[in-house]
Amino acid sequence: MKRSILFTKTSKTTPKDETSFNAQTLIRAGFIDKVGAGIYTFLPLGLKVLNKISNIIREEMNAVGGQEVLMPALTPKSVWEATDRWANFDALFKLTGSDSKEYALGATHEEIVTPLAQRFCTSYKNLPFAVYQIQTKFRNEKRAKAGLIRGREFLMKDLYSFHVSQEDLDSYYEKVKEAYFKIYSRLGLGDITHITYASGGAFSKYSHEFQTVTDAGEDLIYVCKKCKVAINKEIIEEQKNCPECGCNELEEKRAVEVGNIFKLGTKFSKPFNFNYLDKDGKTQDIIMGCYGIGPSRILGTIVEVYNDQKGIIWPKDVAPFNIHLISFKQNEEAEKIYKELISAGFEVLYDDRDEASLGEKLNDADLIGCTYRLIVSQKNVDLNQVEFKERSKDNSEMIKRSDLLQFLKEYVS
RNA sequence: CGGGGUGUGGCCCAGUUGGCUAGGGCGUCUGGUUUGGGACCAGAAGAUCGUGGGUUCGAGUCCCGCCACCCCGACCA
Repeated sequence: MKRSILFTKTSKTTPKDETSFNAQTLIRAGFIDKVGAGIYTFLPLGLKVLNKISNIIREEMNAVGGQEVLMPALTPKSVWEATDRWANFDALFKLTGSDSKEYALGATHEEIVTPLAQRFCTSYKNLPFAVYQIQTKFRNEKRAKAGLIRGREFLMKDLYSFHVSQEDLDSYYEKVKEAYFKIYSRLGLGDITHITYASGGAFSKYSHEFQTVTDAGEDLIYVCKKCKVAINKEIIEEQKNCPECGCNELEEKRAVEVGNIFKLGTKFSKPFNFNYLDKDGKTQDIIMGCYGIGPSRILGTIVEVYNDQKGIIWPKDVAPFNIHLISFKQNEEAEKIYKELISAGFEVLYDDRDEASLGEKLNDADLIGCTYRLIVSQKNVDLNQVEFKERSKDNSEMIKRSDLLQFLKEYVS
C-alpha cells in the first residue's frame, strides 16, 4: 500500500473526548475512528490488524475441530424468552420492527446456536461437534469506556460445543484451553496472559478467564507466583490460595479479560428440549460448552501493552504491514524495492510522499508501529545499501542492496 | 442509573464585568524556497459558537430544557 493513496492521515493531536491510551493512539495513527461512545469504525490499517487477529483465532478454532458459521446479529424476542433472558439480560439492545415485532441485537448466541444444533443433531452419532463464528456483538453497557476494551459494539469469536457427557465436555474443554494459550502466544501476549478462576455466572461455580496483565485493565487478578494461574477478584474471598498448586503467594495485578470459557452443562439445552438418543434409544441430555474471545478488545489490549512514547509497537504477526518502507529524496529506487518486496510476498506500507519531510515520515512510522522499517535515501543508494530497523529496537543497521531480499526473507518472515 | 466535567472551522485551544467584521496553532489548497527526526515564506479556503427556548438595544458569554462526549461510582452473561 502506498502511503500517498492511503485515505487516512495521522494526527499530531489526540481527540479530547477520548482518554484511554489505546483509543487515543489508534485514532491518532489512523487505525480507527470514533462514531459514538463505545462505537468505532475500523479504518484500513485497523481492519488489517483486526483481520490478522481474527485469522489467528480462526486457525486455532479450526484446529480443534470448530466449524465456522455466521449467525444473525438481529435475533427474535422468542428465543430470548425461551431462556428467560429477554427480561434478565440487562445489557441486551432491544428494538422493535415496523411490524411491532421485537428483536434483540445479538449479545451472545446460545439462544441461536442451540436451536440450530438441534435441527441437525438428534443422535449420539452426531456428537460431539463444535461451531463458532466471528461476529459483531452488541451490549448495552451502562458505561462504555477504555476505548476498544469496553465498547457497545465489538467483534467476538464465540465457539459452542455439544457433547454426550460431562466427561466428553471436560476433555474438549481442555483442548480449547490449550488452543487459547496458543492464540495468546501467537498474538504476542503469551507471557503476560494468565488463566484465571472466575465466577461461573449463572452456569457453574467457576469459569476460566484469560487475563492479560496491563495497568489499563479493569480487573484485579491474583497471580500465583509458582504456577502463574490466577484468581479473579470476585472469588478471592472464598478461594484464598492457588487452586492449582495450593500455594498462597498471590500477587495482585491489573488485567484485561481477553477470553472466557464456560462449561454450560444443560443450561441451554434444557430450555430448548435439546436431547439426543443414545445407543439404547434412550433420551439423554446434551452437555454444552462455550468459549469467547474478542478480537477488537485484543487489538486494544495489544496497544496498551506494546507501545512507547512515539507510538505502537505491533507484535510481528498482527502488524498491519510487515515492513514500513520510507523513501527519502529517492523515489525511483524505493519504488523498485517496493515492487520487489511485494512480489516476494511481503506486506509493505510504502511512504512515497514527496511533500512530507523525512522527520514526518519517521514519526509516522513510529506511530503506526509496523515491526520493521526500511529507509531508502540518496546517500544509501550511492553506497548500495538500505537502512533496516526494528520498531522495538533503538539502532538501525545497513543491509547491502544485493542482500536485501534474502536478508528480509530470513529475518522478517 | 447517581455524582462531577466538557461542547467554539477537519483536529487542539483562546475568547475579559454581555458590545463592533468570532481569534490562534495544527491540518488543507496555491506559489516559491527546503529536506537524516513532525521545515520556512507569501497568499487562500473553511464556523448554523452542540441544540431548542428565554432575558436584553445587543448573547460564544447570562437563565431554563434537551442532546452528545469524558471522568468517578454502580453494572459488566
